[in-house]
Amino acid sequence: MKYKRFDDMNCSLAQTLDVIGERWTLLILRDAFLGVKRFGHFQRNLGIAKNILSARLNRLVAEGILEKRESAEGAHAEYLPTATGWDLQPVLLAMVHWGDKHRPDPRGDRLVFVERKSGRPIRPMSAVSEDGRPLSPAEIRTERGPALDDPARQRQ
Amino acid sequence: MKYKRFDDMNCSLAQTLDVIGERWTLLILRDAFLGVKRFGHFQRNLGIAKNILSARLNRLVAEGILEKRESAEGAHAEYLPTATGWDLQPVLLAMVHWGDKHRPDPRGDRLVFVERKSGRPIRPMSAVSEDGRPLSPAEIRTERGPALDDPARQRQ
DNA sequence: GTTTTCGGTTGCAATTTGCAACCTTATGGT
DNA sequence: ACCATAAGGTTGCAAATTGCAACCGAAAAC
Repeated sequence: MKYKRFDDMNCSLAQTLDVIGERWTLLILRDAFLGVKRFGHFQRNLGIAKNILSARLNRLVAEGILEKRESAEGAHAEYLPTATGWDLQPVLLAMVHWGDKHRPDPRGDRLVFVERKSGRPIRPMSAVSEDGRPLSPAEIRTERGPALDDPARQRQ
Repeated sequence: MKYKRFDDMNCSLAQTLDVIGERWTLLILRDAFLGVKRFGHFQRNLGIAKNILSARLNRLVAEGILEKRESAEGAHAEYLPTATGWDLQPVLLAMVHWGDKHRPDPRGDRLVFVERKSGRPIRPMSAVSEDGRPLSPAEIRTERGPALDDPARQRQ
């Protein structure tokens, strides 16, 4: 009896959760986005056990989210986000924004994301219409896509 | 020895993960967004064990993400997303988009999100500049916010 | 009046997590 | 050369979580 896998659910959310839903994975990815590259730095930053960190890094490499390579000096390995990994940035931004809003620190935001060129803060994450207007949850409708039209798999 | 909590990390991502990072939680929330309200419907939709579902629903209610109330007929309880819960929609949308892109179904997207008014698909989730331009990960810089200026807590 | 459904709770086994100890390969100091 | 230390892990074991199945009380169906 293994833990139930999510990736056979024919649901994009379940696919994603299957890859990044394990404990610690997103915190590791956050540090990678902030420039942390080495095993020991992840470990001390996060206070994670080494065997767990090892397992998570290997999984992230296997899933194509981090790339493992020898450092310039050749002494140690480095873990760097791939393009696929960077595509998860919106997930992290959305979670950080929720945490800032609903579980705030009294002293203010903990991390601020700014546009590199202008130095000005980005907008809070939100759905955006085709022509660029922010959309509230109530303005969005969910439809079944082509991959769900198999009646044998209908939900509800 | 309990599992290590994330919420003492002074990090908004950790705060959010502490609330919605447990197994099954986001899948339950997805179903709630799609209109599932009742215990048994969540259970059959997801194939989740009833004790786990019970624990997750109670936690989501305690955290203010779902609201539990008696149904109109009074017979059974209903779980409905609160405003705080709906604020997590961008997290789910971002994860669904990543799954669609990187773990696709050969037949196409599984769920499509459209603007209710126009019926047209929304943009993929992405960071957006102050004046509404989509920003790639490379165009974003992360700065320490006011809540991190305590030197005793510096990272790296 | 008996059965079925709903919404759970309880008990137990399998799996995952966390901690500490250990290991191997550099590197540093003397 | 010799010993100590650090980096980057792996291994073993105890504790926590998850999953499954059985059970339970109340209400609805038959």
